[in-house]
Amino acid sequence: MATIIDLATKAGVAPITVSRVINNSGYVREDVRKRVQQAIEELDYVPNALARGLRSKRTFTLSLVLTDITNPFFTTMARGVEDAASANGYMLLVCNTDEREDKERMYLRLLLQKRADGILLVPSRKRSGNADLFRNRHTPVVILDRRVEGISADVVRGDSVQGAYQLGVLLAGLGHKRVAMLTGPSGVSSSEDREIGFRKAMKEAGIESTLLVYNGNFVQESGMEMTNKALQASPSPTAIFAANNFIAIGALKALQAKGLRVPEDIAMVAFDDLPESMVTFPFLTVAAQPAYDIGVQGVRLLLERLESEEPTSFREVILPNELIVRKSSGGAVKYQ
Amino acid sequence: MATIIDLATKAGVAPITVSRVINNSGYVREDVRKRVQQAIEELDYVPNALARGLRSKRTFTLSLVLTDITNPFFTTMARGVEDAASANGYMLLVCNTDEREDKERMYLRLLLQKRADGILLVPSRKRSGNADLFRNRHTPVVILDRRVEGISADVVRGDSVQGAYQLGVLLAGLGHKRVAMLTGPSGVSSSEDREIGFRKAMKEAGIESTLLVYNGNFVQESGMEMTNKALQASPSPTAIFAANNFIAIGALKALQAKGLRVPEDIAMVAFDDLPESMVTFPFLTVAAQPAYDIGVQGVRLLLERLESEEPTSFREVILPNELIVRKSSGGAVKYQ
DNA sequence: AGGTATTATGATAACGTTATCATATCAATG
DNA sequence: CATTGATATGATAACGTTATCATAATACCT
Repeated sequence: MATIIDLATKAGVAPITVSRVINNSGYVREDVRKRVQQAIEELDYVPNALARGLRSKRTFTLSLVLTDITNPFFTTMARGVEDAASANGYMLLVCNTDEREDKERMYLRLLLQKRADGILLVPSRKRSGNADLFRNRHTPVVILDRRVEGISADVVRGDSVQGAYQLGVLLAGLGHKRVAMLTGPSGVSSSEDREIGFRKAMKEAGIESTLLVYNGNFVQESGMEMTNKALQASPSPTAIFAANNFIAIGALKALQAKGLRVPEDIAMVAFDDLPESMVTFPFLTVAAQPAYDIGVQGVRLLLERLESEEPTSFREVILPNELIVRKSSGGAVKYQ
Repeated sequence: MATIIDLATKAGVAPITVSRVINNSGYVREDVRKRVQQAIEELDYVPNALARGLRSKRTFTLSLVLTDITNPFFTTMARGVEDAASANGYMLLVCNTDEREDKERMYLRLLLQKRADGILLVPSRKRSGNADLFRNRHTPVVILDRRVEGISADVVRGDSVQGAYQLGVLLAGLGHKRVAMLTGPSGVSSSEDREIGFRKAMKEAGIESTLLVYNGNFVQESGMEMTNKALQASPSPTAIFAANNFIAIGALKALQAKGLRVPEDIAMVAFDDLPESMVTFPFLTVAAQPAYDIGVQGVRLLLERLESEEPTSFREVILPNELIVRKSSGGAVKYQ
């Protein structure tokens, strides 16, 4: 493969002059630039980003570490990250941790090796056991979607407390007295924040004492299990709050299996919307997070930190959710 | 940041010996290995993958160029790619082309610069205008999901002809005589193959003459538009074949807007299934592609090519689809 | 004309690692 | 004991680029 030296020979200049043409930096006379550019064409030259990165200490690569790209929320977020990165000339490395701290650690190590200019991380745990990896290193990190302890970084996330609170207020306003809350994993901030927000709404409505709480995970099976448990309670709940999209879908499946209709027999609200393009008949009342925008803002913060040499203080961007009321929350509860 | 030379100094050996310890290559005495490893720990050493790649000509990075990661089919495929890559010690660069050849070209150029060891490509067009990028270069390419002309590469894809054919046979067997086919973009092999397969089934059933064909794109809006046009035909079709998941969802929405029920008023079959975890009530009769496996097999072929030095002949892996019959295709047609 | 700033180009070294070749030690073999 | 093969370590150069410093040529000013 042709190198900058081949070009230099061909164009009759020094390698550094070729470098100037490629990078559009420094002074180059017009006719020299033409000659070099012609050499580039003729030799079908492709710059070696490894050598560039090694010398210049910039790789123009960002990396995204998330739990699972097949979760539509993260898919959309990832697309936002990729678009924003690409628009600024950066490429994107993507890694799935499956909420496992060991996988997260493995990936973060590799990313440090690759000298990615920055890392966008959806941390697997609130108390990260991997915070040490970033100490004494200058790779900036932006935390997405969740809070985390111990890592000095900018944060971009949706307002889980507020979103869950709104859903709780909605249910209370409809007259529900016995509500079941299906949570995600403890130790994950988004899950805990949703619990906090929803609980607050229940408390304000004076129905916290009858709140049924089930702890699970952000997956469908967990949603089914928690729902089946909730239905065994007596008296059984008249409404369900699911802490994310997968739990919600699991819950709906469990309800259907039992022959229960939503919202006629039991109402339902959930966190996370599904993309419009993926759903035939939008049905769930949800707190929709601005997934795409979380990704875009994350890249913005990261690049700003990369540009400015002086260490600016860390920022926390909390984006509001959108309450979308659809069929699943039903009308006012008539019987009690 | 500590380098291999710092480690060497600390451990009292030559840099190359440190390299041997890190790469677990060559001979190193046990006590020396220990000393080096201790130095690694103490200095919190992270190898520089740029320098490694520059010298060794291997980056342990693969790249995935697809049209849009927010399409669940590609999301699943991407996950398959990432898992397989990761299992073999490779990281993954991901790029979205939005079916645009110019974006595709821009990304492929960048990937060549980054010296990714291999590229997995979902080509935007059947006749690729970017084939020239790979000539005289040794970066191996695997084409996923589609056929493409001009690029010498392994191919992994689902059997679009067969899948569409099966769906056509199904509809014909149910007694439909007037069927509408909503296709994807012309010039994209998966779309064209589906048209071929479906047409074949129509022909064999002797109902090709009444087949209504609408050409569109793999997006929801296109599905809605084509459906609205199809409904204006007289007599109107009794069944619809949608060439992908987004078209299908658009079609369902258009039908719903017109107050038509599926399958009672009109039957429907489609290509691509939606992940079980994302759908509350699976309803569409589909030809489901093994998306995850397409990704895994793609990486397998790519790595095999990387391992073997001799140029082996290119392979085409065509994975079968699964016909999943659900409600939307309805029972036998009673009226005509 | 002399001095200063701007434009233009290059020489050299360095980024951090590993490929290649060379050499030294040691144990085993007949 | 000389020979061989395995074990162990290192010196040197190279991968392809750019940071840094130096120098030359030209334009601009008084």
